[in-house]
Amino acid sequence: MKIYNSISRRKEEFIPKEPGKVSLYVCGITAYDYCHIGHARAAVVFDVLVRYLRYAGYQVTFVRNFTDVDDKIINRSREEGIDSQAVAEKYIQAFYEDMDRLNILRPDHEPRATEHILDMQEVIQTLIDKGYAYATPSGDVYFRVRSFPEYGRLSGRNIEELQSGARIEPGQEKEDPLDFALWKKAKPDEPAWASPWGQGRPGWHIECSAMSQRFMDLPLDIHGGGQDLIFPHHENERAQSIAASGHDFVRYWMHNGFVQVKSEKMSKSLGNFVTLRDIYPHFLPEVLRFFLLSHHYRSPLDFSFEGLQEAEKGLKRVYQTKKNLESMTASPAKGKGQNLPADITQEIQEASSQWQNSLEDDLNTAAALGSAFSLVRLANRILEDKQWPKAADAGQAFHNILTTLQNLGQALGLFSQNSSGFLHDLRSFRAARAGVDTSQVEKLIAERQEARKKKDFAQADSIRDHLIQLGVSVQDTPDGPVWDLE
RNA sequence: GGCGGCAUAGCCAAGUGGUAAGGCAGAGGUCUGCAAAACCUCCAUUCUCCGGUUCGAAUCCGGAUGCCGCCUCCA
Repeated sequence: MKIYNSISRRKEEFIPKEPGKVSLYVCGITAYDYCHIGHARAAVVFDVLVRYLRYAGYQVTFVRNFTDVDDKIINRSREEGIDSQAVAEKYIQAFYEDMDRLNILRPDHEPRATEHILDMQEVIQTLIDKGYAYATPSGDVYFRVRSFPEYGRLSGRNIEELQSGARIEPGQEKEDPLDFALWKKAKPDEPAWASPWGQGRPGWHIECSAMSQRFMDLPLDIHGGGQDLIFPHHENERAQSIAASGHDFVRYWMHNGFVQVKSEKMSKSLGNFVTLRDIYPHFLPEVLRFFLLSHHYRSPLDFSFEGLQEAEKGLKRVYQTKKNLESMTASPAKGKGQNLPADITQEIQEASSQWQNSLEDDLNTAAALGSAFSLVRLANRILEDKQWPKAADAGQAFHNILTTLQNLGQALGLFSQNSSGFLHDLRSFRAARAGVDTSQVEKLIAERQEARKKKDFAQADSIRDHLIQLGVSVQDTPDGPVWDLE
């Protein structure tokens, strides 16, 4: 497998430290608000990475943290009038609800910062002992950036450039403006822990350094997160971990691109962020997942509801075909000795292996979805033909296509729901979005059936026109009328 | 200002040296009493522009233009 490594700025062959095993650490959320689509993208990208690595036979240890002590959480606790642990707990639970619906697998370990204060203090003490950090008289501890010669390598910056932008805030006792906090002395009414340097709380960067090495041996095979984390968070993590451990920290750095709205970054200050809870009432979570995976993970992704609607149509098509294939394989036709045309069989073969090549190439999920549609098209070509469904090897072809869709879907976390159930849910969502009253539709359809029984086609057609005006189309099938949104 | 990324059909999007995947929309068709749905077929001689390297470039190099990100908390 090839992975784009942020630190070398190119695709590299992925070779884990230990054959067959992968250690993966991804920066999780700071639990102070509901998740937006950007969080969803990061979660989905690394979820697919884990799923695919496991599919490919690796034994993956996946750790993702929760930051549950932080300025933003403290501010939120004042706003909401509850203590900061309660704030964190509330948004961690919300995170689970939102991410479970997106079919995100739970990591193997999900440490919370407050559970590892002692681990952090241990790393900080080591850094002090080795001369990479210092405590100030008032009880802060800072990392001495200039003591770490490689500082800036991950983010492609040099110390002199950074120097020009850095400032010492009033009241800080840094030796150098570049130095960053490992431990912050307690302020009144803030959560605080006892430490060798007095009451205080950890800085943000140290928690990932402490928790990653608590659960996995250094160097980690893969460390992931959003692109904005490269500087300063990952740069600082790297400096801390290498300085403290004496080992390399991470072999492959992976960073996902941003979700944007109208080509601008989604952010609180621009007021253009969209939470998962804004989307879920209108679109099925799997539609969002499909939308996110239809773009390469490193590219910026422009979010729009129009884009979601397109994704919905594509996903519907896959499920529709899957459903048809399932009913076909449930009661297979007897083969009549004749085989499918060789080119069809060959195309199925090709598409069946192609998706894996795509994911092997730096997790190209968009290309993998292309393979899924190739299979869909092939399946439909056979299904719609007069003779082919009866071919001797048709059953085998259907089976191959379904199995591939299943495997590909397993790696992407898609297409795994019951087809009929999905299509039914989808129709309900689309009806709600169009403001269509489902019970009224059912009633009109019943009336129309009544009219048709009486051969009153004029009346039946008039009801159908009415339904069309509501945005509903009716199909008359051998099993009775079936409706859907226009 | 410093560093980095991106520019592919009406829209979305893959493609890192060998002659443009896929999706949506659109057009034709199959099916159908008529419809609808579903399905099939078609749909970029060309990849922002200008140079260069090469037998060959969307892909590599140089330049221009435009958009975006990071440099402060951020997935």
